[in-house]
Amino acid sequence: MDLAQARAAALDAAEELFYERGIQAVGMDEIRAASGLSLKRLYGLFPSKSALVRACLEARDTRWRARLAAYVDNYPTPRDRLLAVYDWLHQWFSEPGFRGCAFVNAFGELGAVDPSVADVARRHKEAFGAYVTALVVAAGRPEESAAAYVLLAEGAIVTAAVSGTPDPAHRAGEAAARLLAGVSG
Amino acid sequence: MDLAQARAAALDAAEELFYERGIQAVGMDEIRAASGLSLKRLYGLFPSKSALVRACLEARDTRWRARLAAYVDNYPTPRDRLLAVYDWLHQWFSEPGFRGCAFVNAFGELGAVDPSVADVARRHKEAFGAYVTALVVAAGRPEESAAAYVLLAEGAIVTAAVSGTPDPAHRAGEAAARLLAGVSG
DNA sequence: CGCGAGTGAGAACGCTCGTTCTCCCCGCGT
DNA sequence: ACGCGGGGAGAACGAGCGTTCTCACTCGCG
Repeated sequence: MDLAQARAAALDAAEELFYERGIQAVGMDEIRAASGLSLKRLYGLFPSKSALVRACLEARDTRWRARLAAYVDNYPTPRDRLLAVYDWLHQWFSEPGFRGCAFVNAFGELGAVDPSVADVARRHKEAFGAYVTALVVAAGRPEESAAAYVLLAEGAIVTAAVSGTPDPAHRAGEAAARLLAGVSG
Repeated sequence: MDLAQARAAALDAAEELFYERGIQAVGMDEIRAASGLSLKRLYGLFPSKSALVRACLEARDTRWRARLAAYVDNYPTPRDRLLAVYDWLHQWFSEPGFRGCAFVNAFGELGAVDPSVADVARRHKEAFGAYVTALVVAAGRPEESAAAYVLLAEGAIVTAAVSGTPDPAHRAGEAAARLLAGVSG
């Protein structure tokens, strides 16, 4: 098994376990078992668990945002593209094993103790915010109003995770539509 | 030192440490040192760390919601009372050591592994949601629109924590005001 | 004054974890 | 055929955890 394959196996196994059960709750030995790699190889690829965690989060960031963008790109009009974000969230929330935002979870668990984890989480949220802001501007709305759409999405993620239902995505989408239309409710 | 005093000391010390550094990152011995109690006394008050965690979260829930309600009660009109929520959030975010919602953090860290923690978090969010919903209804808005105000608040909490600035509270408050007014932006 | 119940300090225990080390085997070059 | 370097399996190590135990002490009561 070559280097890139091994790296991918390690990241896939670790990411899934970390997300499913929390980072501190899964040991390196379990990642070894799930990835099919030896402990020695694992430590050859990543010098420490902390480095592996960082790499997992970075991989997840690019994959997550690519999936969102791919979904949004199916919609032609700027308005629909912005609202499609909330549809995609609903799809995400409905996936089995959904357990909230991995970055928020990692931040809560390790942010105080490992600043590099807090950094990755902050960068992910900045990137998501910038993406939504671009959609808002493309829809002809002022950039200053973009925060509202971001906050609705973030609130939906947290609420869906804790409550265990995908419904907040629709509530957020409705609120976003009301804001876009400028109609009271 | 009597029982109630000891219980309060334990809860105060544990809550602060758990919030500041994460739950798994602080050991029982550190709680013993910070509370001034002996390990034996600590285990006499709470049968396990998990029970102490639960008790901390429950104490925090009532205190947190009481602080919010006390602030909101300074405002006379229903509209101002609803918007006061976001002012209070800004105050909270500005406190030194603010590190997001303790319940979300605990959910991310332990929710998958300790269902009782997930339950406490869910109940806290339900109670907060019910409170905001009551404010929305009192302001003469339809109950179905309440989710938007809750999601804005939840999004502000997460975003303020990860970004490290209290600003999202104002952005959420502005969006809430726009929704209330029904004016586009 | 004497005694026993309860307390505090902290050692002890059993376990788990991250990380490293040992040992063995396999495949390759000559 | 034969050594040898690298990789796999897993033992080993040191630290830290939650929890319990020991033991000396104190304080209230007869």
